[in-house]
Amino acid sequence: MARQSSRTRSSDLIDAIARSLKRHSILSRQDEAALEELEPGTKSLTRGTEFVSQGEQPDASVFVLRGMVGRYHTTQSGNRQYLSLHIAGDFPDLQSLFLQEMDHSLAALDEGEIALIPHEQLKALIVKAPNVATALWRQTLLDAAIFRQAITTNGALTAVQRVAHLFCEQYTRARANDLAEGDTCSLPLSQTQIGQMLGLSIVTVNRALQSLRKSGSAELRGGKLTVRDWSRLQQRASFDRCYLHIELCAEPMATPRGRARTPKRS
Amino acid sequence: MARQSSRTRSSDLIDAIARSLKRHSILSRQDEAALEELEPGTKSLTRGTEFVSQGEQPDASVFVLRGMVGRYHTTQSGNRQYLSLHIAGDFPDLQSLFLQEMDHSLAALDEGEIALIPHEQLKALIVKAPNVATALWRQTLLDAAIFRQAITTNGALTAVQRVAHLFCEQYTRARANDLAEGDTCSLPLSQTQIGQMLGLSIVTVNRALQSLRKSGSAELRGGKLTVRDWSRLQQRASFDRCYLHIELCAEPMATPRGRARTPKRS
DNA sequence: CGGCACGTTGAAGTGACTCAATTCGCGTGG
DNA sequence: CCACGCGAATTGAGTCACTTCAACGTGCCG
Repeated sequence: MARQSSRTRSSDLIDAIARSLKRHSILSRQDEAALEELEPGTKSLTRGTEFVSQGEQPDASVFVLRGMVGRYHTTQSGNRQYLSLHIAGDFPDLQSLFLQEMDHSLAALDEGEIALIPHEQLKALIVKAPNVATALWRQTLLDAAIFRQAITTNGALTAVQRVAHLFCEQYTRARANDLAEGDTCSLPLSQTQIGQMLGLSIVTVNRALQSLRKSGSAELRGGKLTVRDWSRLQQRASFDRCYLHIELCAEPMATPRGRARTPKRS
Repeated sequence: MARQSSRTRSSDLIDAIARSLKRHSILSRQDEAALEELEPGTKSLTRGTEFVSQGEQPDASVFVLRGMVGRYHTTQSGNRQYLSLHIAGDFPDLQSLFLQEMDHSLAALDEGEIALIPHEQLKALIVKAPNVATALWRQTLLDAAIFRQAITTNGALTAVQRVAHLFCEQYTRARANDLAEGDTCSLPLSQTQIGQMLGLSIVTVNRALQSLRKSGSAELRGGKLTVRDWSRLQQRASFDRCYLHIELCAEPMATPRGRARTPKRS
């Protein structure tokens, strides 16, 4: 948990955090000043590293700087069920700020880097900067909306639909976080992991991927997702991005309504 | 949205809200005083009434006083996917405080009554009483933990396990909210609705219920769930209540650690 | 008494699972 | 440079849990 002291490096990091919050919330100059006082540590992760475990009581929350992070339950039979994926700009673990014990684990799905923000600093920040507090709260609500969608996806869609839906969600989120390159974004999951995410066997995942590839909708190769035909993909998935609440969600106390950001599609 | 003016009635209502928050969070005398200033409206609901709809932008949040409330997505094909169930003492809709547009709907599953707390009052309260703010935030995090578990339940369990798990969760939550009577609690769902909750057909639900009934684990009759053999039920469900975080979760700024409440089992 | 919603049952169909073998991609060491 | 090993992807075949379809039973209310 090496604390990062380099002046420039640390302010880059805080910029990244501020930018992330400003995607959905409006921060005042005072809020941004309060953010400056954070002193997050950073940590590099290799693919597969579990850095928060079910049952633990972390004393810091995580912000993803680079790479992809997965949350998962470990079932009594030892199987893994992925719950959500997180990319650079996400806070995958704000819940540990207010719930003592982790009910799931977090691991890097890729080589990456995270920032660790001590809970005491976050709690101080929340008192000092109420707009940051609501922005972080909102962040946890956005996560919850994604969880709810996963319930529906896993409960009501066929195998191909589920895979297509996962692709739509990841690609849309990547674009919203400025991480997509044209029709491509990073998705470093094995077919086994996709299965553990969607409640499918590896064989079924494989056939679903082939179906999407052969129909020219999208393909996954070498950890990169390429969207070949967005509207077809979206259609096969019954994807409706409203649950992602990508538009600016809310204003601070008494401020003119924000312009809705509508990121262009491929 | 009739505002409730009767003095005594209104203070009962605020007591209920305070009691609910104090199940997991510690409130100071000032916090409780701030709560007193809420002026919630109340609303009676008949079975089936949808009172918040997907796409709306509510200006009040809901607190359940009596009865059961269900959240659900309506899929593009018109099907319903239930996401969570809420009982007296729950806040099923805090997310609308910070996310403009509803991505799901809420309906009464039973005859019941709700309180409606205007968002402006909640936002004022949050500024004035920081412990209430974190308590409400924590409440939304508890909801999210239940959503996550639903992903795993629907993704990794068989039909009988899913129904058993639903029973375990509802019974445990009912006990935690002082709503169980011995080995019985209210669960006013039709078999169709259970199917829409767990991603199963009505036929499969029916057979799963029979299996649980015949093995003497639990039975559902006339909207009442009766647990016949808790340890067997729990076992069939692979239920582990840790995700419900029923123990007191956290203290206000610098206060001795709370005693963990461990509700006895049947 | 009739209608209706809900629950129950049987039987046939199917999407996804398991099992098992083969292939591919790629790094490693001889 | 090639043989080898290993994890991941692919393919085929048989099985099973759950679905769909369809009929019938039951309790309640007008």
